[in-house]
Amino acid sequence: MTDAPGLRERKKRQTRETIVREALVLFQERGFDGVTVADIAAAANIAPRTFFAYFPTKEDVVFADHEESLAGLSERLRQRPAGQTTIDALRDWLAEMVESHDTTDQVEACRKSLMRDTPSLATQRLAKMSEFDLVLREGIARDLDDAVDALRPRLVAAAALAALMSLDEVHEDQWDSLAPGEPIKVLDVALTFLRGGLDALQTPGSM
Amino acid sequence: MTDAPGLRERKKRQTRETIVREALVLFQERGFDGVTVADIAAAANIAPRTFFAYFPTKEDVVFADHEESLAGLSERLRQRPAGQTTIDALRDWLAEMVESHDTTDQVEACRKSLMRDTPSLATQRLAKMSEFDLVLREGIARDLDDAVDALRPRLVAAAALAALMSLDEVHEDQWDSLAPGEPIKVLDVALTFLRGGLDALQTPGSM
DNA sequence: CGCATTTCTGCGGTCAGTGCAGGCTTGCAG
DNA sequence: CTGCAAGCCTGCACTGACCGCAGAAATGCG
Repeated sequence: MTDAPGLRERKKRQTRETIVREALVLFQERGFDGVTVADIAAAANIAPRTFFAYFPTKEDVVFADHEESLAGLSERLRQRPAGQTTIDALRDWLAEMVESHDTTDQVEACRKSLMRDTPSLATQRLAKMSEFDLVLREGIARDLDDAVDALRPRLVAAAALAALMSLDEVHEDQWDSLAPGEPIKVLDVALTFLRGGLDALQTPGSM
Repeated sequence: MTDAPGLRERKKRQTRETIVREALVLFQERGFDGVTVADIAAAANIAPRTFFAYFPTKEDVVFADHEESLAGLSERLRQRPAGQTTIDALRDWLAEMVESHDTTDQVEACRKSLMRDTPSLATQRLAKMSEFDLVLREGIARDLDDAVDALRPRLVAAAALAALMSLDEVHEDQWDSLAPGEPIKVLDVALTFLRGGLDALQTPGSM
């Protein structure tokens, strides 16, 4: 697929990673607002102006992996087996995410602590999440044979996303003590909720 | 209750309203990004510096009524009749909102059009909505006798909020052609969904 | 090696947002 | 109606994010 990365692209990717790494270190030391773009640039050995060739805003550094993550889910939804629901595909995807949750762990924890005391980051997170919402809604709408703007896809996607965010907000301390399959159970509870809700909608008469 | 507003407060409220009015006019003319705080200040006959005594950010002008609106819902939830659910209280509150939906109509339409082509405003909206989410979750958690962080309140609040936002995003054209009780029906569908979902959770064994 | 393409960098500029200090208005007490 | 205290408005100076542009530098390729 991505054969022969080429020197140029390799360097670019490396620079990007350096920016993220150095930035997160600085953020943890002095807080998000205590670090300027100039500081990050200095730490990553690039010109301040160059920073903006890699990230549109300072906030985006914190969510550097979001685009890739979203693309991954999107791909997964597009290429899902014939009989599989969007929600089921989401479940599989999440399971994989949880599996490979070792190296990201530090970054994840850092992200969380930053969001706790930096409102603009919490807001940014919501914006990123809403992109997941859209992707999910599109899939769900197809599943239910509804319009993307319709109420049912909105309800289902919102609840699914709430489960995702719930997982995201589990306190770090708790993470380690969770059983291997535990995180998925959260989604499964949400799944049950969704199915129950949809059933109720298809069976009118309960008020 | 609020007897004797006092000259000072009256003036302040008036200034605030002037800022909002003039700002929205300018935004519609030249777009959100085409208007500077200095422009707004000039139009409202205040010093640029003074603008920030009224609104923390330029974005907040667009959501000037949010705080009041949130406080209204919050109050409503706190003072709801003994047997009433949080969701039911939300329903009542929404019904009232829809009733008095005449003067706000223009502002609402303006807000929507601005959010359509200004990403930062759409993001800001999400942030504001998340405050509603929190208030709802708190109420729902009490209803269900769950923790605020628990999954069920999250699921229910998220779905309720999705219904709210769905209402919010109905195209303007459609608004006028809606039957009087129509908007509430959206919430009622969501309500049915919620109840179905909760029932499913309380009756384990499906899936 | 030499050329085309892409990337990096510095410069200058715009604008949001903030702390501070001084001037003006309002509320209130005498 | 007068003076004083509290709160509001304003200008100033400043920080820092972000952008357009044009030239320098690196890279890919023939």
